[in-house]
Amino acid sequence: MSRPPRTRPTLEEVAARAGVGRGTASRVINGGEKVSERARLAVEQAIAELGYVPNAAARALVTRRTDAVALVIAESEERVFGEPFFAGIIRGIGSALAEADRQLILLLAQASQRRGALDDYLTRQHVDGVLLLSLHDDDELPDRIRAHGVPVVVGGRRDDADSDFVDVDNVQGAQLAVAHLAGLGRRRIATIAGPADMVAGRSRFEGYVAGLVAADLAVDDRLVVRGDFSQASGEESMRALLSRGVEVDGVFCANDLMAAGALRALADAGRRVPEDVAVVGFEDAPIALSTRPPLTTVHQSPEQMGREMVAMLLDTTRTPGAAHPGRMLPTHLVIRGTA
Amino acid sequence: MSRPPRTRPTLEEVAARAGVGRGTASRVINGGEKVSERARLAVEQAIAELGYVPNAAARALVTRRTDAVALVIAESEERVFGEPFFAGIIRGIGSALAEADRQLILLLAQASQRRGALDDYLTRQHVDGVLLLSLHDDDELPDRIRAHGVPVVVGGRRDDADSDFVDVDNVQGAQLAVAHLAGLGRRRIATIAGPADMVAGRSRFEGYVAGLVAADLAVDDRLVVRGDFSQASGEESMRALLSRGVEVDGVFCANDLMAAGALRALADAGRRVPEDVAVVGFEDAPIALSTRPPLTTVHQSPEQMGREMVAMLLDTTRTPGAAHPGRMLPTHLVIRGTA
DNA sequence: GTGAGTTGTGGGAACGCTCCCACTCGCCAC
DNA sequence: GTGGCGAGTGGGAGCGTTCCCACAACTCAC
Repeated sequence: MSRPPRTRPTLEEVAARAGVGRGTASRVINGGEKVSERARLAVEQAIAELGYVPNAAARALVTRRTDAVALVIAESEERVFGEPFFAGIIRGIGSALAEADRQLILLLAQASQRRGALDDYLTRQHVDGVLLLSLHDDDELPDRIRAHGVPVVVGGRRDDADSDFVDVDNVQGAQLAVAHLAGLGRRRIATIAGPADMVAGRSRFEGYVAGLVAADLAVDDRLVVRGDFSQASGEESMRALLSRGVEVDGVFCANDLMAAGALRALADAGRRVPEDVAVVGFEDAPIALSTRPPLTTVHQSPEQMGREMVAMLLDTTRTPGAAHPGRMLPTHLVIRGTA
Repeated sequence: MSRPPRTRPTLEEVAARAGVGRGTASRVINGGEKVSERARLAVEQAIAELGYVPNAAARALVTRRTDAVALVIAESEERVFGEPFFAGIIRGIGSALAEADRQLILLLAQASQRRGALDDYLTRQHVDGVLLLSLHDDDELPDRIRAHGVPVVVGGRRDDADSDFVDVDNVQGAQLAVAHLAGLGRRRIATIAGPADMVAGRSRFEGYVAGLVAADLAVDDRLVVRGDFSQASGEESMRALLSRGVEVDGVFCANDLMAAGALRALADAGRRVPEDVAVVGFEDAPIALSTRPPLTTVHQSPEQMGREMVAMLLDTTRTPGAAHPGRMLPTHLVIRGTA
C-alpha cells in the first residue's frame, strides 16, 4: 500500500533544464505547432539527457483518452491457442491498430479468474474502446461495458445485438457450399453442423437449409448431425451418418477441422472422395491444405474481420452517437480436391 | 484531439449524494478501516445509484501503481499460436496474477508494428512490471525497460543476463535424457539439436554433451545435426543422420516436434523404435502422446514457469533493490514407448 | 469535571500532465 | 508614429483520485 518514491523526471524538470516554460515543453512533445526551433532543440536535448518519458496516467487524466484498445477473448487458453482463426484475427486487429497509433491490449477472459476484475479493468477507462471476441452468445459483458459508456464492437454476431458487430456471412457461405455440391449433381447432401449455442453453428446450418431449398432438395433429418467443431467430433459424426443407411453423396461440414475428421471416417469406410462422397468445409484453415485430397472449402478471412472491427470501433470513438448496422463479410468458395 | 465531455460520475459526486466527505467515500471504496456502518451504506448506495466506477488514471497518478502487469511475447503470431508452450505459460501467469489481484495485459511484440510503440507503452507506467517471453537472445527490450526503472522478469534465460530470469533447466533435462539412453545400453547416441541462437537450443545441446561425458561416451560430430524445432526439420535431420553411414542406436531430440519428425523418418527407413533406435524428446508437449509409439520425453512445466515468473516479479516490485539470482526449474523424464 | 484515549470525519494538498488565456515581441501597413 | 496581427511563450487552472492532518464527538477512567 505504500507509495513508491518518485524517481522519474517530470515535464516541469525537463522545462526547467531547457530553460523554457512547462507549456512550451508540452508543445514540443506533442508535436505542437508554434514552437521556435531554438526552444524545440533545447527541450529535445533536455528530454534525452534526463531520459524523460511522459506519465500516461497524468495525460489520460486530463485528455480522457488512453490511445489503447482492449481485445477481449472469452475462450479458454486451449481454444485461443489452438485455433488459427484467432491468430489471424489478432494479426488483422494488431496491424489496423498500429496504423491508427493505438496500442493493442489483449485480455483473456479466462485468465482473470476473479469475477469482475475484467469488468473493472474495462470500465475504469484504461482503454478507449473494447473489441470482444466471443463465440458463445450467453455473454453479457458487452452490455455491461456499454452501460459505462465504453464503445464495444463484437466479433461474431449475437442474435439480440443488432448493431456494432462484425461477422463473416455464415449463411451466405454455407449456401455457397451447398449450391456447389448441388451443382455437381449431388442429391443427398448431408451436413455435420456446429454447436447450436454458437452463432457460427446456427447460421451455417441455416445456410445449409437455405441452400437445399434453393436447389429444390428436401431437408432430411437423417442427413443432419451435430458436432462440436473438433476433428474427433467430425470423424464420429461422419461415422454416425454412414451408419444410418441413407446413401450420402455430399457433405457440408460447418468447419474444416470436422471436415478433416469426416474425410478420415470416409476413408476408413472405403468411400472414395470426391467420387462417392463430395465434401466441403468452412473456414479455409491451414488444415484444408493438408487433408487428402486437399479440402474444398468456404474461405473466410479472419484478418479482414479484425481490420473491420477496428475500423468500426475507431469510428464509434470519433462519433459517439452513431450506432453501426453491423457488417457481414462475404465469403467465397475455394475449390480443391474434395468437391 | 478534442477532449470528450465528461459524463461519468466522480467520487466527489458520490460523496455529495451520500452526504459524506470525499475522504470517507474514498475509504469505503478502498476497503477502508474506520468508517461507520451508516456512512458505508450511504456511500455504497450512492455508488450503485450513480453507477460510479473509479477513474484508474487519477488513482494511478497519485498511487504510482496500476496493479497491472504486462506479458510481452516477442514472437510472431504464428509461433505464439502454434506452440502449446505459450498457452501453458500464459495459464500459469494468468492464474498467479489473478491470485495477487493483478490484471494481466498481453502484448504481442509483433502486433505493434510501429517501432518504439511498445517501449513507450511499457515505460509510461501503464504497468507495474513486465514479464518478457522471448526465445531469442538478441533482444535489448529488457534493458531498455529496466533503464526506466520498470521491473522486468525474463522467461527463458539470456546469456548475458544473470539475474531476474526463470527458465527450465535445459542442461539438466538433456543430461537426464542422454543418461536414460545410455542406461538402456545405447552407445551411438545422436542428437537433433535446436537453433544455436536460442538458449533452449544451446543449453540442451550442452546437456547432451555433458550426458555423453558422464556416460563415458565420446562426442562424435557425425552424430550431431541442427534443426529449427519444427517437425519438418526433425524429419529431415533424421534422414541426414541415417545417410551418414554411422549406425545410430539412440537419438536425443531437442524438442518433441522434431522427435515426431524423426520418428516418421525412422519408420520410413524401416528402423524399429525403440528396438533399433531409441528416441527421447524434450518438452512433453501434447504431440508426445500421439506419436507411434508414444514419445519418451523430458517433462517441463510451462505453467509452473509462468507462476515462478510472477512470483519473482511481484517480489521485485515489493523490494525494488533485490536482484534475483535467476531460477532454474527442474525437469524429469517421462518414460513412454520410444526409449 | 477533567484529561486521555479512540473512532470517525472533512477537506487541503499533491500527483504530472494538457488546455487555454493573457501576454510580449517583432513586423508591416498606413 | 500608431495600430493591428501573428508567432511564440509562460503559467494558472483543472483533471479525479489518495494521503494525511486536524479536528469533532464520544467513552472511560480517576
